Amino acid sequence: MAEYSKEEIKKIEDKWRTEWQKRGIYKVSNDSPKPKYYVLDMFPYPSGAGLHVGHPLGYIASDIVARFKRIKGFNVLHPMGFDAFGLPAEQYALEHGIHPAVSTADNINNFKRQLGKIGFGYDWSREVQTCDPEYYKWTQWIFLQIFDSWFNRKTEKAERIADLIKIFEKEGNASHPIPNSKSNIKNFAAAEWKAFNEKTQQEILMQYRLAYLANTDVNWCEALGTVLANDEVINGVSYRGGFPVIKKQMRQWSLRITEYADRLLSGLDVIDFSESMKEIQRNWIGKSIGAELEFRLAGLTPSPSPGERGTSSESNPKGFQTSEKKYWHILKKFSKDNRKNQTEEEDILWQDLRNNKLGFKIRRQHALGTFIADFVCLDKRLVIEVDGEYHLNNKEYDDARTEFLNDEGFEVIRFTNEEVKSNLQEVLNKIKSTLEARPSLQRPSPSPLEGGAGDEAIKVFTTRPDTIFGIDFMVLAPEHDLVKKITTPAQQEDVANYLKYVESRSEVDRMAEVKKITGAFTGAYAINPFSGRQIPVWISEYVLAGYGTGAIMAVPCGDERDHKFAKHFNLPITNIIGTLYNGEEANSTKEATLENSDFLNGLVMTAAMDVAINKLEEMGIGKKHVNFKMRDAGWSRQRYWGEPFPVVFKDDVPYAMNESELPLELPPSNNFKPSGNGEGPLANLTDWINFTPEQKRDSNTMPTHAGAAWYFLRYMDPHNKTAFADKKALEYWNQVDVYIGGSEHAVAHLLYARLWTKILHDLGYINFDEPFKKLINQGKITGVTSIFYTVKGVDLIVSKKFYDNPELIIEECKKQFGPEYFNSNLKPIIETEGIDFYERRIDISIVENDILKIDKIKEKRPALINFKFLLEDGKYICGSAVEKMSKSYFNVVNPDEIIDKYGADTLRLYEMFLGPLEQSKPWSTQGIDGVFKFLRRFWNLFHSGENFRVSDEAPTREELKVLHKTIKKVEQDIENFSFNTSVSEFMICCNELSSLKCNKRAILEPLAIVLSPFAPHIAEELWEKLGHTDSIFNAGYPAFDEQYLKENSFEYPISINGKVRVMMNIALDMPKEDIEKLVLESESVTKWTEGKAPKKVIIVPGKIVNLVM
RNA sequence: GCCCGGGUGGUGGAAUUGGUAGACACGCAGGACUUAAAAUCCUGUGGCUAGUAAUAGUCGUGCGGGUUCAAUUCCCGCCCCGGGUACCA
Repeated sequence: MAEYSKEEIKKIEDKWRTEWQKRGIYKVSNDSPKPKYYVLDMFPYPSGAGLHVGHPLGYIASDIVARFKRIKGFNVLHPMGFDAFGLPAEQYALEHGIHPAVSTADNINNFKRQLGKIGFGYDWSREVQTCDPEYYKWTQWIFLQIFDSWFNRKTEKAERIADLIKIFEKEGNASHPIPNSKSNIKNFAAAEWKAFNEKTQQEILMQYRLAYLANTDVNWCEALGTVLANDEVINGVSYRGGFPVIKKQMRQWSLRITEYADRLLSGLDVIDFSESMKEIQRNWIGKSIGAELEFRLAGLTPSPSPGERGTSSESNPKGFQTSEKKYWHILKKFSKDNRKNQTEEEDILWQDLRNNKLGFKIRRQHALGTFIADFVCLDKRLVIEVDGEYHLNNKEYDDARTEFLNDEGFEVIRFTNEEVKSNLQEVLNKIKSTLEARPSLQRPSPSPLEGGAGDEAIKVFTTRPDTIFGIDFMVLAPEHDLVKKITTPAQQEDVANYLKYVESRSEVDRMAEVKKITGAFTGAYAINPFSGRQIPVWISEYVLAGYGTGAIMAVPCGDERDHKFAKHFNLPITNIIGTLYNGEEANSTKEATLENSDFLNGLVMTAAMDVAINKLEEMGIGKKHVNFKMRDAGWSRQRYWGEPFPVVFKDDVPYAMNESELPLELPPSNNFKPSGNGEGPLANLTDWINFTPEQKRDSNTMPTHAGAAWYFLRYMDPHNKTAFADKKALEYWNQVDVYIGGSEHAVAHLLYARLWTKILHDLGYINFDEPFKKLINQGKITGVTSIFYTVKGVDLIVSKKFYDNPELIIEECKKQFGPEYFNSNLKPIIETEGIDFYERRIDISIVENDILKIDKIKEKRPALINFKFLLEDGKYICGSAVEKMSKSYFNVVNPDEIIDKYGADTLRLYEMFLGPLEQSKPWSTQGIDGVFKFLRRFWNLFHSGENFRVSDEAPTREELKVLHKTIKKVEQDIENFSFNTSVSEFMICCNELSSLKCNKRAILEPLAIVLSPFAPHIAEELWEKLGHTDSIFNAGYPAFDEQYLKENSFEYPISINGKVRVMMNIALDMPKEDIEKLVLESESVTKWTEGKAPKKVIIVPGKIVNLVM
């Protein structure tokens, strides 16, 4: 009855699972005098496939840590929940018509059932599900906090938008310029800010918000009808499904994670993640330090001539039919003259426009292109014309000018002389309101409007300012703004053709031919600011628009790509590193001494960098610059099954919903098809989207990362109705002490969780700014696929040996099936085609230790019923391959099967025994018997035959030594996450106690406690049998006592010339001199030394003695 | 290509402030028990050479060098495997 048999195990494990639940022993209190410990698993996405044996690996480890810490006296938080929003459930709904809410709930139940059987000690009362409105209410709430924040670069932290508004009102944005350098909005003064209308103010604030809406290049996946995050795109195709992905501009929510790049990077230094994990994050953030500098363009670079834009006439006294630079000074003079000859009406108006009287800087008689405007506000791109007689007579000229100005983004408003004279106030009001309604613009390039051509400059980022004298050409990204402007007429065609080619290439093409060298010459030349040398400007795909400034200075002798480009297009190569450049390939060394480099000559590159940067700064054309590879995080998904954005659009401006209106629940729907035009499935619910005539909702939902970015905080106080978690709970539980999960979440999840934590910290909600103190990545468990081999053309299946050695088949076949079979079946094949095989995967459930159960395979695959099996040693041995666990490979092992056969305790121990936790390994049940046998032997220590029998006799010193050695080793191992070695230690201990025939309570009782984190069911059962009524998990960890391990003597290995020859037992407290004497006089040693005196004697107390002869 | 991690018996793996390489387990072989099988228990088990044997010798932690009384561990060069990243200037 009391044997550790299959039936008994099932009884014990079932009993304790229900009992633990009934007693509520896993319930965790937020109010405890004990020190806290927070052990967290990455919560699973509840997929329909259920768990395979790979999933619990990390959960078992965390469960061991949690239980161990508990019996060590900590108040341990060890929760579990589900990352329940996400694409697969939605795809499943599209394919099977089952609502995501339904399939998700089913899958969660199945997961919980499977997890329950393994005996995890989760406090299920703290369970969270990200798709639960009670949960995502707070996801939305945190999103709104992020929306309501900006990153203050002075204090390097997130602050409230209200504070930013206060700053704007006081001093404009001079000390806090727009974070995105590509933004068109210019700096503004306090008065300007106040004068902006609501919409303009909101547009400006949007440029600062940490969660913002903007037109961004997104990865658009047509097949999935959605936008994907960068990390969801692999090699130009979607990570799920492998569909093509293209770049597309869409109005999307993004998180301004780039503002946190530096803190995310430096934070890595204070957290305990594996080196490879940190490295992945560092690469993703991609910080590089260098310089940003400008290259002026040389010579004339025409912009479109107005002659092409409209008609003109010789009789027009104010019109110049060219924009060439040489005419600029004439235009300028002309406008000067005009100013002196203002009409009366213009003068009247000017008195009220000048000196920022309306709150805007207005210029009069200002040259724009080849035209002159009466009044212009350059920041707002507004032209104000007062039409006198002259205009009435020159309509053609005015039309041409208006067209040109509109093309350049100007709005033109006109007043008649009459209006200005009679109704000045109304004119002024109209001017003011028009100005306020227009966004402030930073002119994309100053030249064609103000300075004429020639003022164009190409801004580049480089990490190697020291190589500036080695520049032989410049390269712009094909998408670069300047490309059109600088291309010379002679090169128009080449450039246009190249741009066409670039456009025709899909992401996949590009990925496939990354190193292909292509490009076109623009005809323009830039000037090296140091040498004055003219350098040709090219465009090429290898320069990415999205990184740095989208333009590079090419130094072919030091950069491989530049070098290949130069060779391919036959461009000259300047050598600045002397013999280190061999003319064949670039040398990217930083150690060379510079040559051909003017004032940098003779400097070592690393030192020259600063010298060059200083010079750039001195000349005012460049400065030190830090660049990041990381982009802002796209936060919109065109999906149904996610958190709706808690905002309301009024006049196209998004406003945060009130906290009292949260959660904004996902509206019920059965239409999950994306609308296809970039809107999500929610756009199909027009009543919901346009819920009032003036108010609109967002049709997108948040990515699955949103719910996962903060769930570890919700566990601390999961039922809180008034806050995402109570402040006291957040303070008490604080950081996650140990976080266990897969390394595949290195960039997305972990970065977003770290980001949200930092923002919540900055805003004062939590007092830590890194969520996870320590991260452990459990290795992947791969599947071992079993393979059998069929001989092509015959109904014959051969064992692995014959697949490896086909020459053995003939003889063996004759032996096993007789010559008749051979002659009629195999022989014809051998004679015509020779022996060739099919390799086929076979369900691993009918294979045991590589031996195929032949009767079962015939049941499973009736097609094989007439096949003959050529065996080796009477067995069919399968081949095998290590692959990921997948249903289609027939290699999935479900933990339920293992538990059925051996019990949960064996499964737990075995998964730990498999090897180091962080190492990936193929699943194999070879060896599981050893673990099972250990548990039975452990059980047997407490039993005599079928009866529980434990003696109260006092333990011997030897027995105590075994116990304390185990207590110490297991404790150390758990702290080091080396669970495989603690299982070994248990085995050693059990073996030793078995041979000592020890069944003493004083030894076995503490031992049961030490084992309990690993094998909770058996430990609890034995604990009860020992007479305890309270759970073993409320018992304390046995105290380790050093004295039992103290030895008086040590069995010294005596090595002679490095080889161990003799063992000698010597007292540990013996002085070195005495040891030496003892060893040298020992007969067994003199046998080796032949009586000669050793050259040297090395004695390491407690370790070794080495004699050098 | 670059960055990170790793390479130890037939297998999973153990041992690193440099100090007996191969713990523990699987597998395999032999034995005990049994009518038999399963289960259980005991013994052996890195390779090679010699020996009936006990045993002795010798090689051995991816490869080649080096430092050291002593190297799986430290240093230099190379090979292979796994992961990350990919025209990031």
